[in-house]
Amino acid sequence: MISASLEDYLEFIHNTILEKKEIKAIDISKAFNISRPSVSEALIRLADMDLIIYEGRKGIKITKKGIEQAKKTVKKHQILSDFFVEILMIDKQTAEKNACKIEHVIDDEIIEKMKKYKESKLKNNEQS
Amino acid sequence: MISASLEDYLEFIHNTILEKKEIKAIDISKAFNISRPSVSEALIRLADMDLIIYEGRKGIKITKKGIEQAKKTVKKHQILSDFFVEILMIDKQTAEKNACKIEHVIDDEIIEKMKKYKESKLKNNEQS
DNA sequence: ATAAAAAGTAAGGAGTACCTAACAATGATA
DNA sequence: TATCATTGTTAGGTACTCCTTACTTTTTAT
Repeated sequence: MISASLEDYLEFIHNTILEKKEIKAIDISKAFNISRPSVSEALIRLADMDLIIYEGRKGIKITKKGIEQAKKTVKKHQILSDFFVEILMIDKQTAEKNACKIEHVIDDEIIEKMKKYKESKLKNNEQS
Repeated sequence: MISASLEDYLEFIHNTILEKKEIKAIDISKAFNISRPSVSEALIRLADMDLIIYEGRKGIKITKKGIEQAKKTVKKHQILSDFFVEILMIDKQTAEKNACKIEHVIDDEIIEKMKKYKESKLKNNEQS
């Protein structure tokens, strides 16, 4: 199993590549406020797990497997955050912060139920 | 901050004392499937944090501070599990398993909203 | 072109949470 | 009472995730 930290980094790598086409180790260092050596280490671990291809200064590429993994996390994050905001009326910031932590431990089953619950709730509101 | 593991052990200590009046290190070892030395170590850390009083074979006592802490966790656990079962229709076992993990990372604010949401939902069902 | 800044790596350290093997103390029992 | 099982501790080890300090490599700017 991938750890919460590594999952966070992978998620960030994925999102950043989508947004800006590329990412460097230093970006992760800045985003998470961790030292450059810690990033190096984390990237080596992600590469060991075949989630990224890391060739030092030559750049960071995300593998197919890494994209799958990252997408799963992003989806969980999104559904959690939306559920908190739209159903529980939590403020956006708190919702995001908590989604970031819960996404690493919650089962897919609950995520799916949250999604369906939200969808049916919104449908009901349209009708009224 | 207390770690998820220590919080689990403290929760178990609290629940067991309520149920059976006393608890021994070996009970924790069996309950969580961790070695006796690991339990020793964890109990020393909990004692360092003034959450328990640990005097080896003389027994484990939970402090006032420890009870507060444990109660908070138990409450979070209960509300999460109930919310999953009653609102999201998750099966009891999955609900419990996930509550065990999420209770360590979720903010009080969301727990309170979950509780209120569930209460108002149940009230509405009574009326209909 | 060279000096300085930026980015990355290597080496070594710390804390947490586990482990096993071996030992000590306590308790039960034959 | 002597022995054996149970419980707990000590010592030493692993893996993870972070750190700092001190390098090297690359890029940038003068």
